Amino acid sequence: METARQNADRPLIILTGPTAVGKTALSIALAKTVGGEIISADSMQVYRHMDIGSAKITPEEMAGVPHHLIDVLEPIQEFNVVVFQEMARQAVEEIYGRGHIPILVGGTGFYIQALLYDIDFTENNEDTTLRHSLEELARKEGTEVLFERLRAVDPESCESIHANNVKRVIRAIEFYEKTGKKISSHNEEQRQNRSPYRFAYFVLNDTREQIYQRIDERVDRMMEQGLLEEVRALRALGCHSGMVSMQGLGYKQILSHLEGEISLDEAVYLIKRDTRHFAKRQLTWFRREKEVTWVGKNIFDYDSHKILEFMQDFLHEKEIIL
RNA sequence: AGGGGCAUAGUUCAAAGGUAGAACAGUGGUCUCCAAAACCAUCGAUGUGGGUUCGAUUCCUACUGCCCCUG
Repeated sequence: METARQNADRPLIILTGPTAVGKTALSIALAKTVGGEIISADSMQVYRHMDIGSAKITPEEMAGVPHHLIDVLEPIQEFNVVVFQEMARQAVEEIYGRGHIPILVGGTGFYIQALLYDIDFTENNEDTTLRHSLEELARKEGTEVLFERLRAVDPESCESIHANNVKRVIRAIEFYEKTGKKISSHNEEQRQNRSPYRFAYFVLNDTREQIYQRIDERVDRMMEQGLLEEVRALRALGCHSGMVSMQGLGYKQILSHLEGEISLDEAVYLIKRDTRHFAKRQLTWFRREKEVTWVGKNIFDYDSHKILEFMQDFLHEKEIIL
């Protein structure tokens, strides 16, 4: 179908899909067959001490395949798409240096996009004072006032951002204040980006019922494995709900329980529900991505050999691996 | 078996003799530095059969199902 745009000489394999679909297991088999190293595109597995709730791959499961961006930050540290992009780029270079192929594995579509299309986020935003004052403005005067402030400098953005979406409205205003340019036009430019990679973007998928069932089972397993204790230990280390790391599914709800706000049963129910919602949002994201290769487990009769074979054939056909 | 109560959306609850509301779930979408975040939109119901009435989902009645009490 396409091919013309994949003329870059840097091979990259992406393996993603909704949470709990089975990416991890497949990624190891894939890495072994193509001689690759794995870069995690996961906003929670970067954190140390957060193993159970983030469904982090264990050293044994890695089976000798090198992994990057796992266990590299403390839960107090901030992680965001820009940090991810920097770290991932560096890992990619290292992997090429060893003559290997980088395999990006994880469920955060936004992070994948940032690396794959080399999105430009630079505009060095060290201080967050403006951001905080805008948050306060929204709180005191209402979201409409904030929205009108955006309209004054970047009316185009008002067309695509909903007034209630305070985070984005603030980001758009901030962008204008710091760069003098409209974020709407900046985004428009970035959308034209061609990927510098010769890539395959696999999205592992399954029926909705299967995914939801696997989520429920996985959450129950996490509880058996001691998620409660894990979060209790993090709390003892000083972790609180204000941290980025503690917004992770499982952590947020258990923390709320430990604060005495909800019962344990409620917490478990909420983890399951919120994880389902998350999986749904992930799928919405991947549907929107253009150059994606869907891999339905149900289509391949849940046979991992068939799936792997399909992926290998695809990689050869597109000359991503030779 | 006898007495009583309840039947409204997938679930928990509203309301009304004349357009049956909500929350949660479900579904679709937005996304270019908080993304496991934030936000938007949307589908969907009066158990079954009679009767009263201009009109019943509401009132009456039979049936069915569930719950409670008695034995």
